[in-house]
Amino acid sequence: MPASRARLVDVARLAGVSPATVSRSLNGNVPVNPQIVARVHAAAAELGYRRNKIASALRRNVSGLIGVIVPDVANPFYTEVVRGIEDTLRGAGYLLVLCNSDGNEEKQTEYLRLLADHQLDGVILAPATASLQKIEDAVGSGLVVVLIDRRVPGATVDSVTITNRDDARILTAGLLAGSKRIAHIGGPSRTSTAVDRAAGFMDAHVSAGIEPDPRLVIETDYSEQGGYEAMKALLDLEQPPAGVFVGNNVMTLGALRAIATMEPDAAPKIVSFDPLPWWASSLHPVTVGSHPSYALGTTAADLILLRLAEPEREYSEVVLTDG
Amino acid sequence: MPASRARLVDVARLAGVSPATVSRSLNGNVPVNPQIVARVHAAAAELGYRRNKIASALRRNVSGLIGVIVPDVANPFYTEVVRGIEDTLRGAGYLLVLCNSDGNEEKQTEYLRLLADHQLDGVILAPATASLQKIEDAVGSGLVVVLIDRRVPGATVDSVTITNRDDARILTAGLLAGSKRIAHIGGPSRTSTAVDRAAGFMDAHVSAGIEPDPRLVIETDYSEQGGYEAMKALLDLEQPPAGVFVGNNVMTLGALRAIATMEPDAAPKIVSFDPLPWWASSLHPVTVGSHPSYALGTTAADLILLRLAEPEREYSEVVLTDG
DNA sequence: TTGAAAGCGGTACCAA
DNA sequence: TTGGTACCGCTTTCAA
Repeated sequence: MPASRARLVDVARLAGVSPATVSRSLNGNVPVNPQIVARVHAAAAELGYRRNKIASALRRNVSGLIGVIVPDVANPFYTEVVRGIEDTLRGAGYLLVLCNSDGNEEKQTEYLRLLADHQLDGVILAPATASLQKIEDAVGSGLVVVLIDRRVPGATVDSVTITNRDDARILTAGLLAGSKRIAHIGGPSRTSTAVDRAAGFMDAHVSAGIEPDPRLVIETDYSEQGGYEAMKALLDLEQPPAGVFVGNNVMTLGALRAIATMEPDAAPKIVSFDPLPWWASSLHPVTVGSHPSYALGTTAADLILLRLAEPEREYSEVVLTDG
Repeated sequence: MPASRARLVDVARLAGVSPATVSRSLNGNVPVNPQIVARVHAAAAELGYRRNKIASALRRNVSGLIGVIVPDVANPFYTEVVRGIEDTLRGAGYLLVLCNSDGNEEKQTEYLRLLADHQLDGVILAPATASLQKIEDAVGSGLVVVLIDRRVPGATVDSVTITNRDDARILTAGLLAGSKRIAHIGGPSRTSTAVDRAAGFMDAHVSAGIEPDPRLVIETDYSEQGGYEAMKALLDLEQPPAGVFVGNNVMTLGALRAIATMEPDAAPKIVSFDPLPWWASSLHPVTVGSHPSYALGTTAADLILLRLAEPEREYSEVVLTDG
């Protein structure tokens, strides 16, 4: 095959048909004589023809590109989100354009403009701020927008978020199904996430008709050391818990360290809220029930693909519970 | 400003000049009467005009898009690389298209094709295999290729790698400065990285005039469990090492688990090759040899921008030492 | 079902 | 310096 440049007309010439027919044969959306289709495909193969998507994009006004703007892809939460998006988009033949905003609205705005200039089909945005105006500008510039992680009140766009309280409840309920003595290692109560997750922990107990043992509920900070010490304290109880719902990933690593030398069967089951990093712990498998970051990505990607396929559909606000 | 669609001709009409003049005024690469330039800019601003980069790309054959193919962006090493690339490209006005190959050559090939179809200007590739053919196909399809992390012998492209052997030597030398009993937990010898790092470990001993104790050199796989067991074995020696050079980040996490319950002062010092994730271990501080992943990204991005600006320049093989 | 031809929105050559 | 216009490569009417 020649180095690079076979165009549609070259295929047409070789196949002895018009460019229009080649286009139709290759796209397969319009009836074409099967024999001609075969001839066109043969010619295309012979020339190593590949469609120029830029030309196609200009004509059809569909670029096949979807942008993703997150604060920082180096934050493992967003890393997972991005990975989920990428996997889904790849399956649909779309390419992902990655942008880091650093939580900076200027950068975000700049990127939204640039993405629109490139005629991206859409953008999955973890908004830097709750500014409705920015979202509307983006939509006005022709981008299909799907919001993730945070919702922006009033925006008429699709969104995917996560339920802290409900997820915590479900995770806890999973542990309660195995034992009544379930503990919670939670983050600082000045954060809404910690409060919501602790509330979910309580909800599960109420639903199950179980009175939680206050000694099993430990508030600490969102640190590795905090998780470690909390777990140690739980293990030192005369009656240690059978399972522990740990409020975030960092604390989970500390909790894992605390049980590292225990027999896996003897150690409490651990359920972690946030996703653990890719390498995960092997000795004590952790149920990473929730905070479905990967699923957040795949769901957002699914939503944007749906809307591109059907622009007039109802806007949906998906709230993910567990992964 | 109108919702979205102002085109070049609209600006031309409003400014009372030809489309060609508008293009020239906006691009500023050809002399244009300053008064006209001002009028054009005013008209463009009034209409909220933004250049359609797809149309521009078709005509100029420059897309403003650069691809990045890594095995997995969720691996913190590549996460950092990608972040470095993105920061650099953004400064140059380029957009980054992110692709995960999962170390799978099929996926890599598929992506390379897709990127060429989209007329990307170039691709920064962490090759899944050392196949020269694949690289040449990519170059043949019009992509400017910059290799990272691994080199592919014989490929006439720019590349950025890291000094495995030298870095390992330096890291080990740091430990040897404190004690003569230094161990190495290395990866499988079928990988070039493991071989190079083990060689660097030896180099440091030779330089220091120290005969390494063979029992202190353990080959395992690049896994958490492997690192854990190797460290356990080292601790069980009648004379455990004072320091350990661990060959990658995953094994380091296993090694950390093995010493988790030890007093920090009693445990061997650990030096890790790859970067550890953001939350890192707190009890046993790890010296992380500065495997400059972020710099790897920025350097690769710089190289590709240089080549796009000057296609005929000499090919460079950059080898980064530390960050 | 197939072909001719008019764009999509800029860019750049050629002439003035 | 500026304008007219062909053209980048593909898609999609419109006619045949």
